[in-house]
Amino acid sequence: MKSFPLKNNNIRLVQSKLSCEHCDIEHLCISVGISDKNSHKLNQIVKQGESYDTGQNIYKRGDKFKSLYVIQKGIAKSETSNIDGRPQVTGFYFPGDLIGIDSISKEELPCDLVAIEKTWLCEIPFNKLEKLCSADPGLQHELFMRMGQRIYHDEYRCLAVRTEAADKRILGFITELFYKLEGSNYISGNHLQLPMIKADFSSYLGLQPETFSRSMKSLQEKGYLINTPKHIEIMDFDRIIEAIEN
Amino acid sequence: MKSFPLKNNNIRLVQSKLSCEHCDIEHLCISVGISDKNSHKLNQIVKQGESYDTGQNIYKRGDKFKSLYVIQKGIAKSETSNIDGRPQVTGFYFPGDLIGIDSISKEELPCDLVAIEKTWLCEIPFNKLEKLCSADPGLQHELFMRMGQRIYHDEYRCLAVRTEAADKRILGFITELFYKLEGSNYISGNHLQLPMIKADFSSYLGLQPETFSRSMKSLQEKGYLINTPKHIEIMDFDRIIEAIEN
DNA sequence: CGACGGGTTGAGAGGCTTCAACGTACGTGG
DNA sequence: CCACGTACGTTGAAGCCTCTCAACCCGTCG
Repeated sequence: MKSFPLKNNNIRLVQSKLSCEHCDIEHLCISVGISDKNSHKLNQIVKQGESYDTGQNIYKRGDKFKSLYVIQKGIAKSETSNIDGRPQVTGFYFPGDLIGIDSISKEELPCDLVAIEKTWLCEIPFNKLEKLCSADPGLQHELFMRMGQRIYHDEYRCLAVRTEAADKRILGFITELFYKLEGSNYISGNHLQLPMIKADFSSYLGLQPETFSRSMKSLQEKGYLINTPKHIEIMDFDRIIEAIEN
Repeated sequence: MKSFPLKNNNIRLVQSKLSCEHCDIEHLCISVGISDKNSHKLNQIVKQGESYDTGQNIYKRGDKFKSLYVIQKGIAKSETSNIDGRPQVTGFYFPGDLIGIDSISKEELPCDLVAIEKTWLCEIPFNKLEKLCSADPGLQHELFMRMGQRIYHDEYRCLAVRTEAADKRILGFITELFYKLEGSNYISGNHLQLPMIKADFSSYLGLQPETFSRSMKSLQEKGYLINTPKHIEIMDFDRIIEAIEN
């Protein structure tokens, strides 16, 4: 947990139905790489500002893969099931995150995507995006970077999940959330408003809800944080970083 | 373990220092996507047939990221260490596999790459590859597909490692090896010659060598396979698939 | 109020890890 | 050719962490 590959800054509110040129998360979106002259072309192929309510499926496993998505506002989770058929959260997506790059080599989407609060997102048809990438080296570069970050992040997480104990996984993910949500209204000072329910939080870390609950209690007793139903307050970041690394 | 995203076929021996147009693993390489007229351009930017002995480092963590690699012949592993500093195998690479895509968003390489037998590989400078991708939609598409496959594969593996018991992880990975090495001289019938030592095999699956050893013994007693120091013989594929899924 | 979903707590079981010792294969050097 | 060292793998015993199952709590909402 030494680095946080997907660090985001200054996530702000957005109005829906904005063009790419005027979108508030512009600096987080894949459009950061694009040349000015191609920016309007991206705008043409993107379907902006579709909104989904809490709990609503954005897509379901088995649906045909056609598009990538970028979250403008809101938060989503991806969910699949393990071999036994029990549901497992495989990822969380925040404003600016690129969704669907795990699926671009597949005919059918391998997981469900669910809005965990009111969420707006842009849909980018992948075949059109590929064509635009061919015409715009900056956009192509941005996409390669995003995919590279994701691969690194996934492998890093895989390593953590298979080698670190529950406490370290939890502290590591909380720290990652603080980085990712820095500047958003989920964070104020050392105070994090949890966007997901704790069952999803624990599932993502490969833990049972009971184990998660007990670990949080233990972390609170050790003075690392204060755990309330919908918030986490960090008592001492330095001690947490130290605990993760030792 | 229902699907094996990186299934390879017909891995054959290659002579080193072959041009891309005549390389024996051509059908496994990223060059499958490229147009005929650009094939020689790829050949120009690729440094072919560098060879490494067993145990030799191809690169080390901390080295500057510059290139992707494709294995022509041989097998390599990537290795890093977890937070405690204990070494962990993060991946195995076989002929045709694209190495380094986890690092393209990073200045420094995050892991070591080690040849686990005499290995030949091609080096592809990434900045030149990006330029060629801009000029060749087929090559760009192939790279997107490869990266997408990798993301899917990593997430799938992450899910398996965090939710499946040792036996299932082992059976799943053995099955994956049979698919990946199909047609190579590592496989004859139900007989797999293990390319990696068992310590690396178990590390990759997030298991201790002792746990791995005991699981293999148990799997042998149950009649799934026969475990010898350097080989694994499968007794009944159908029963194994069934065991993985139940 | 009662139902429901989410979260917590307790007890017990089980799987994996840890540590230590032992086996075995292989290569090197005498 | 054998002795020895080293690396890899196996076995045993003990402990711990996480899971499982069950019960209970609590806030929300119809």
